[in-house]
Amino acid sequence: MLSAVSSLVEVARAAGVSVSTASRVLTGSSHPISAKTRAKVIATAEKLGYSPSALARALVSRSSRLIGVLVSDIVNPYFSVIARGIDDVASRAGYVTMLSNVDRRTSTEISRLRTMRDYRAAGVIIAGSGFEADPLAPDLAVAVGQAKEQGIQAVSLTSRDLGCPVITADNEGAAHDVTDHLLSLGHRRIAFIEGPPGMTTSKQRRDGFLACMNAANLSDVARCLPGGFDFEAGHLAAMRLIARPPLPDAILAANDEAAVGALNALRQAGIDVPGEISVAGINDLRLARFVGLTTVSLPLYEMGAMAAQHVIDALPGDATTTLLSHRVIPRETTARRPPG
Amino acid sequence: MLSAVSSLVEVARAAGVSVSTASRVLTGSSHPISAKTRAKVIATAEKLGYSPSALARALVSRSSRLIGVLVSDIVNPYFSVIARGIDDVASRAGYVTMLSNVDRRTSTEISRLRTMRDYRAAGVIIAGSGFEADPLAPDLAVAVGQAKEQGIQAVSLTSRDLGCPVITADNEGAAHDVTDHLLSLGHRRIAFIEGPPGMTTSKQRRDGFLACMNAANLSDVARCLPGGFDFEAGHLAAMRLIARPPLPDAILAANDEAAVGALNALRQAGIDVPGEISVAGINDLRLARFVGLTTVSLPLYEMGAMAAQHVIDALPGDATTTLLSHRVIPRETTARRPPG
DNA sequence: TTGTATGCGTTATCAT
DNA sequence: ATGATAACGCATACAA
Repeated sequence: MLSAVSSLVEVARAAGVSVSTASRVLTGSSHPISAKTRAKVIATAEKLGYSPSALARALVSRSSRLIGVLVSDIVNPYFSVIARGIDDVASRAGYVTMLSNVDRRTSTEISRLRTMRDYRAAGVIIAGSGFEADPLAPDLAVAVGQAKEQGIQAVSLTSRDLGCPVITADNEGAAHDVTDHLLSLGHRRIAFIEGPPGMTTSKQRRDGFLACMNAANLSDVARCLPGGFDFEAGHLAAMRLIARPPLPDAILAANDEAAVGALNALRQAGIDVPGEISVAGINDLRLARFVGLTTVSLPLYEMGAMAAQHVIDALPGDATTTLLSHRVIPRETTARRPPG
Repeated sequence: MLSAVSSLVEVARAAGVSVSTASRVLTGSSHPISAKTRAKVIATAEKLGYSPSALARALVSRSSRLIGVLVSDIVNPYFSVIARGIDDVASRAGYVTMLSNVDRRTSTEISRLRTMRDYRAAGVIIAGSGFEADPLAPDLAVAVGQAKEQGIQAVSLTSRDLGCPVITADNEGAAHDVTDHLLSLGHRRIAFIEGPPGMTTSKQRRDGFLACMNAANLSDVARCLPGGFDFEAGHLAAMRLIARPPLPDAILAANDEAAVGALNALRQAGIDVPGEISVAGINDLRLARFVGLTTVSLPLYEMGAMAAQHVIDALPGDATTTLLSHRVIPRETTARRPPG
């Protein structure tokens, strides 16, 4: 109340003790302190509205409680769920997350990673997927390396060659498993709406789809269509399918949003889902649950939570990969294929 | 490459200059420096992989480039759009956002606000709505006051009595205007699905609806139903309406997600929208655009962007209110009321 | 144009 | 049980 900004020195002076004593009680040190002085320090700190400088603390202790988070776009529910997982465990441990949107641009990732490094973040969690043949990938890897030398933890949430631990969903396995589910329903001619071109995650999901179709000797009726991760892409792809009959038995989209887009196109065209055709996605967003979309639940929240825990626990930074499990969630957009 | 973590001193020594010189070139100071030394310093900094400590910088300059952001839940698109607006202008100005989810709990808001203060954030943006008769509201206001004394900018994105600038959407006006749109379509008996009970934003939107109905002498056919801001709440409210015919002419939900929930319930019940009944929401989420929901576009992104700019420009912290404009977006879930 | 010295708010080491 | 004091990494006022 008295001074606008009070430092430890002021608290100490006002309490009539030394800075060290004040520091000790305010940090909850195990150092022995008389109950009386402790009380006095706490009281004056309270009265002065003392706020310990996390900056100074981090400077002297050479370690902040900041966790950097690099997402493509926080508006995308895929990333916001991850961010939520991170923040939940971070804030519970007294850490705070620095969030940055990089819009899938590796150059921006590098630049933001540097910023996180400047802030001496305890760790940086890189959530976005990489791209095939990305010319900047090595530069990012170098930046990650420098961060690690600086004692900054780095964790990637997709399989990227960054020289840091990877905690991720099994994209290929997930795509494989929904495909298998579709097959188990009797579907044979399945169309796959791909994710954004060049993106590693897109490739993994397509690979999973194709692998499953191949294993079932169905590669000749497996069909891949260019798509994307948004409503519009799914809608467009489905429109193309509708325009060239016959329709496949089922459509699998690379993610839920595209699947809902496709679903929408089909229903607008008067096509019964799942009566005439089945539709499935990947991710299990809240939206998927709501529209009753069959999908596969990815451990997005858990990936974030585990990555944050990894940073907080300062676990080894070896380039290991942790695959978190997924689960096919059958709902109302898929049904057994009608006989004939 | 040589040392894991290099400080300015090391760069200076390696470059054969004083710390101040090194500092001057690396900060891009206007202080005159010979081209030769400048080049040398830059080169060695680069070679050493020097990363300036933003912590130390903030400590000595008494001002960080951190912006704290308090949202209810980043997974909620309402907030993620705001966060995006903030981050876009923040990162463009070299600032970084610290994000925290408070789950609509005032106590958590207070605690997180303190944390932001400990980090000497340049400013804190409080995005979530308050509640009527919130016993902790005064405490929050006090915390905001302390932050301001400390030189920390505070901006609220909803009208709350926090003693700081408010940059917000005109919730009441928005609800009023969609309602008016519905009336202009010939609808009379309109049901309003409310937001979460007690929330200020809920009240404002309901007030806007009622004000418009009153002005049209239609208060006797205006009906408010308990609801919420999610799919399920909208779905449930619509189910209740369906269970007790006759249906109203139109349904306005307190936000898009609830509106889509209602839409879904109606269509599942075989009711034609907008043939038999019109449906509208508030927010204009991407989802709304996609399903063709009539709604009113709120300046969420702009609120975030403007708030961030406010912080960066260190504008006065008076308790003024800035209302950003909204716009009714007619789409396919509303239609002129059939005669008779 | 360059260098020296001080202080930012803490923690921690070493006395007392 | 308490108190000086030296870093932490940097910017800047003041000298040269």
